[in-house]
Amino acid sequence: MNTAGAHGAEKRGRGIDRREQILQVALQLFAQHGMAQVSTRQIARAVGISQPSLYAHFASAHEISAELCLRAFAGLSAASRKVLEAPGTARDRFYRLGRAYIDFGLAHPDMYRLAFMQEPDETVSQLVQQGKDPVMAAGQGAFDLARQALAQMLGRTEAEVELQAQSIWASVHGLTALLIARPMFPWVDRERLIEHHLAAICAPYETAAASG
Amino acid sequence: MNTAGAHGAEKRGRGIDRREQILQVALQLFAQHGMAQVSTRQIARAVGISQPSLYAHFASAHEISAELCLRAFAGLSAASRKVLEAPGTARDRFYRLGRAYIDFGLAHPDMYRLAFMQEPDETVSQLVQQGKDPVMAAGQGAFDLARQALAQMLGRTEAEVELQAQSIWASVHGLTALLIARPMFPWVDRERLIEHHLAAICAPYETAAASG
DNA sequence: TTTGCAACCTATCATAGATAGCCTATCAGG
DNA sequence: CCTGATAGGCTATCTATGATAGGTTGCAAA
Repeated sequence: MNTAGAHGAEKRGRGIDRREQILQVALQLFAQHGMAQVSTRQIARAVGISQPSLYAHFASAHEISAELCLRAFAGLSAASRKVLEAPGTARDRFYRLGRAYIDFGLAHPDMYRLAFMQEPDETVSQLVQQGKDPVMAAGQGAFDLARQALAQMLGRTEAEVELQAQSIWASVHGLTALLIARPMFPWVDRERLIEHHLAAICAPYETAAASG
Repeated sequence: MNTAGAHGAEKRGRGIDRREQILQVALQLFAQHGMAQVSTRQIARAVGISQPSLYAHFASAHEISAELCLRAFAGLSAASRKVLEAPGTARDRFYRLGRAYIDFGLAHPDMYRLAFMQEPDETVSQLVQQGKDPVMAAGQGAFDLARQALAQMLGRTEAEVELQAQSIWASVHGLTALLIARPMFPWVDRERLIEHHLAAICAPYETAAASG
């Protein structure tokens, strides 16, 4: 399973990557009950160690979530790059990028929430300002990819691209966030809504090359 | 100030509307330190009573936030109605409605967060399903107003209106929510961003009457 | 006066994340 | 084969949270 430090010994946790095990267990518990409902004691019990022992592997409860969040967003980045390198018109690639973004948010609601919906003060405080928080880095990275894609598609001045990129990001985020935060709202068919939303966002760029 | 039970006596809190006083104090503390950072003990201390005494006036800590949220959204509804009744083209009224919505969110970030960004499970659970939660009612009410405005502007089939209303709401929410959740992000000039965002949303409807 | 009750109190609970200090199995060096 | 260092773990405990239990006070109406 793990290629790291498996030297054969197993007693007392040696040989198994405890940190990795904790992350896996936490991920499963988060998916099952929702991140906010899972306590460090639950995680520790599921792992089979005491609650304070978690702090030998992580500096804080938040660090566990942050690490998982970072990994999840790495997956989004990989998927995004694949989309951007795939064949198709610039508009289609951009459309699929938006689609991948929304799908990611809906597939990892807790991670998306942590990255873009929670106030940084709740989770970290100094780290954010220092730019050292992995969650922030993950979120920023995801946006940067989208901005690059838009820049390629438009080829306009930097300032204009930044403005439009932020506006488009807001629109895509809006649907993702609302579907996550208000799943019980009487939404129209989700698939139709997403398709319409992305189409509306892409609409101004259907003939972008000609109009600009 | 209050028309309720002010009989003249003041000792032991009689004569002053404690519930109202708690709400005012809580509102100020929320504005000062952020809702998540304010505890029931802080509120009680600021009011001058013990922490358990709060429960004589509110069933839970959430009820305090919910009441304040309800009042804030009542303000949004009033402002929205004013916009809708004001003169101007349908497009302009719709634009100003979006503007009022965003401005409201930025002016009352905690209330907006409570209504649209927090997961209902965190705050209430059964209440939501029963439709009795004032926060949910407030949020729903705000959206309903916008939907009506769009219906007036478009005059299309109900299903189409619902689809477009939800998509537009998502876009407007997206910018509001991101500006609230990530104030430190390197945004372009906020005013320019909001104007551009609303313009982009309204763009398809500039010649709506002709194209439909 | 006496009764009733609303408002308030202190004491306490359960749970959260987090820290302190001790114990022990393993491993490296003599 | 012993010995010391240490990584990993433990129990006990701390502070803070929202919330409950049950007693006390003082006004007001009967």
